[in-house]
Amino acid sequence: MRYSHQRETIREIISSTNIHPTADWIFQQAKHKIPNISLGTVYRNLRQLAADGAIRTIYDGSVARYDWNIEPHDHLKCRICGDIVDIHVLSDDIHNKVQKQYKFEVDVVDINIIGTCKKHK
Amino acid sequence: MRYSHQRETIREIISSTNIHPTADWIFQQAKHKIPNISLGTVYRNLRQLAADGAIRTIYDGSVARYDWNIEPHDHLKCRICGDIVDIHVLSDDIHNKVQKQYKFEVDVVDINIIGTCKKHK
DNA sequence: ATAATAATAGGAATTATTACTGTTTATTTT
DNA sequence: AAAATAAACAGTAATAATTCCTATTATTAT
Repeated sequence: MRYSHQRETIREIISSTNIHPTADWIFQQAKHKIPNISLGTVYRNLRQLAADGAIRTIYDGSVARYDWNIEPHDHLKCRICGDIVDIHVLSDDIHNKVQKQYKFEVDVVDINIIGTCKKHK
Repeated sequence: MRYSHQRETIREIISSTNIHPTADWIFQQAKHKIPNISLGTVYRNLRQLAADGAIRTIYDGSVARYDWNIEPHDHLKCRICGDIVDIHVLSDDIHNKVQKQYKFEVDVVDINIIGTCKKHK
């Protein structure tokens, strides 16, 4: 993969936040640094970075979000404020259990927990 | 919610399969029984049935799929054949753990496991 | 420095889904 | 049983997220 200024900028934007941004949010930020960057460029690079394992794609309903954290981890999503927080709930156990019990070769265990965070009491 | 022939047909189609169909698949099937049914009708009724708790909506990447099984359960998705199979991996433990550890009011624990099923060896 | 080609901007196309509108149909009221 | 009410409908237009296309630009190997 050849170097590109656009891709490095996109990578930096993702690395700088914990909000699990959408392609469009990344596009808006990128425009501050590269005013004539195009949305297609953002999508193409997100796809490449994800294929390369540099970032992780997560699906929030029908929108894709992007995460710089490529370590195995899970997500807590608040119904009210929409915030998505990284957590870790020992999915290794699930990984092993499923692998044996269902003879299923596990690649990813994707756990999303939806509810209300402590900010709303 | 007033009775409608279209909605009953849609409900029956979903109940008759384990493939976790998309709206479009349901639409194609429904046309066999009601030739001039419209796609909008399918989507509207799927939304209503889901809101009513009669079916469950699951997100497979960026497409919505529908499941007649409304008991809490998880999904195993095969990368190769695309099949989605219902399983149950004790998400109650996770529910309780997260509720205490993060003071997060849990509604749903959504577990999706992606890999290769035993058909492909 | 030049040639080869990966990446880009800008816009058109595609896909999944929702919204709109005039008509039909199930239910309620007379 | 007929008339009135409003939910649901078919057909179509609109929207949102994402991918594709093409002529141009930028990076890298020679």
